[in-house]
Parts: sequence; C-alpha cells; structure tokens
Amino acid sequence: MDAIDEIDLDAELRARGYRVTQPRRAVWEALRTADGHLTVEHITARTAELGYDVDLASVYRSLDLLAELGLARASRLGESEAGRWELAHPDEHFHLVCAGCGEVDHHIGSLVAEIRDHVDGAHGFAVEGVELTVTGWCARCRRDRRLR
Amino acid sequence: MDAIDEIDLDAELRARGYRVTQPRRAVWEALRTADGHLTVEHITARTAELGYDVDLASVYRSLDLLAELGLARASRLGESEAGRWELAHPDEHFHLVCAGCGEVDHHIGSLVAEIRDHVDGAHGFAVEGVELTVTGWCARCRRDRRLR
DNA sequence: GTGGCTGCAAACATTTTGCATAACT
DNA sequence: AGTTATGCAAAATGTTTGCAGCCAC
Repeated sequence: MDAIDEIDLDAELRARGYRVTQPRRAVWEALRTADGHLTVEHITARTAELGYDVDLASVYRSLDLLAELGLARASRLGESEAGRWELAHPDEHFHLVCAGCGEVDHHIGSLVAEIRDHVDGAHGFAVEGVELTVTGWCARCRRDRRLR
Repeated sequence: MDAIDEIDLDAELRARGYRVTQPRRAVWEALRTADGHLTVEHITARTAELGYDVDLASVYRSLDLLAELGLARASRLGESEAGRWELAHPDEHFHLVCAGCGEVDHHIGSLVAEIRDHVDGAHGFAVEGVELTVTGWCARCRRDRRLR
C-alpha cells in the first residue's frame, strides 16, 4: 500500500460521505508536508503559509475528523501540556524526548510491535494502540549539563 | 528501602529546606491513600474528605513540589485532556487504558525495564523515564461491543 | 521577626460549542 | 435546493500567576 502521506484525502472523505472542504485539505496538507508532531497552533500557522485561511475551530474539527478516518492521531508528549498531532503512520514508532533541549525524536523499529505482541491478549485485553515515550538526555545536552 | 507510600513527607521536606504545611500534607495523604492516578480535581476532593481545606492553586503547587522531590509524577493517559497524578512508585509500570469504559489498569512487570535497557545508550541517549500507555479494549467492553 | 507559603481572584492557554452564513454535492 | 461545514464569538476547561496576609521556622 502507498505511504500514508500520499493518500488521496478527497477520495477518502467522499468514500465516507464527508464533504471535501478547504479546511480539511489545508490541515491535511499541513500535516502531510511537515514531519513530526505539530501543535494545533503550529498547524494553523502552516495552513496560512500554504495559502489557506482557516479558523482555529475548524482546524480542531478537521483534526478530529482526520483522526476518525485513521489518517492522523493525537500524541501527548512528556510534560508538554499542548496537544500535538501527527500523521497516523502505519509503522509504529515511539518518541524520545530530551529533557534538556525539548527535542523530540521519532524512532521506528520493532520495539513497539514487540510490546504490542507482548501485551495483546493478556488478561483479555485487545490492544489497539501503543504509545511509548522515553524521556532522558540527548548526547549534546548530556555534555552541556556536565559542563555547567 | 521502605515503600514509597510510607515515606515521611515532613522529613523529606525539611531535608530540602521546604516548610511543612497543611496543603502539602493534604495532597500527600490524598495521593498516598488512593492508588491509581487522580485528576487534580479528584485530589482536591480527597483532601476535603480527609478534613483539609485546600485551595486548588495550592494543590497544583504542592503537586509540582512533590514531583520535584521525586515523590509524585504526572502522567498523561490516552486521549484524556486532564492531567493525572500518581505516586512515583519506583517499580516501573505501564498503563492499560480501555477505550470503552475508560478504566485504567496499572501493570507491573519486566517490560518497562526491558524497554529502558533496549533504548538506553543508543544514539548517546541517556534514558531517564519510560512512559508506556497501551490503549485497547478490555474483556468486558469487547463483549459489550460485540453485542451492540 | 521574617521570608516562604497560602488563599483568593484574575489572567492565561487550550479546546469546545452555538448559531447564522457560506459552500459542497 | 438541501444540508453539511465553516467562521466568528463566546463559553468551558484546566492551569498559572500576582499579591496581600498568614504561618512555619
């Protein structure tokens, strides 16, 4: 199957009986063309850069819809209070958050799948999603920290 | 060492030069005597039940302080927007969140330690904390869902 | 006594909602 | 044309902050 960022949103929307509108396209473009997780405010700014004029409320509504379509997902990282969003990549990944610089790294690998397999079925629990966030210090911040 | 819920908060505070106050004791009691993760609002309600009269702002401030002392930690679960808090149990555990009933299960086991070992040191990243949340459907909700 | 802490209220930040209008099909 | 979705503004939620007075030390 194609990569998720090449999905035809218009078709996806129509297939489910939703209308194709500017805000929905705008939010999808914003997510699709920027990798990593964006705050809602950041997404709104990006839609503006892309030439759309979208209200904040519509960004929220579009994000919820994209989530329902399985195209996007919310992720809450570390202590950050702001909700962040990213494409719902089918390859499961986890996040490394540096306590020093706040940098967030995506890591892809078998780890998340292993966790899923490990937990799925145990105690009758059917796993749907695995959210793994590892906090710590990246190489650079460790060095800077030592120097202080 | 003693279990975390038997720690003498007064001593802990004094050792770090903080004052021993009612709100701090109240929040500590609330966390200590209720297992699982509580919303801030829930914690405030519990302090009231315990006979304290604590302002919301003070609950927030006390929680931040407990976190700094390493006695409590914030955990953001699944889609829930509200911040939740729990004792900083030294044994690492992860959360199972049911998408149906919202029930949250704590699971203790070697899994989190394995993840830590797996990630620690890779790419020069020094792991400090591992936050793992698995969402899915518990046995009961799976059944109810099928029936609908 | 004095400086840290609290309570209160107001400010903030984020997300949700009601409703008249615009726009997709 | 008929609705669904949008924009706007207001409300709801959750959390933080400024400040005068109180209380632990």
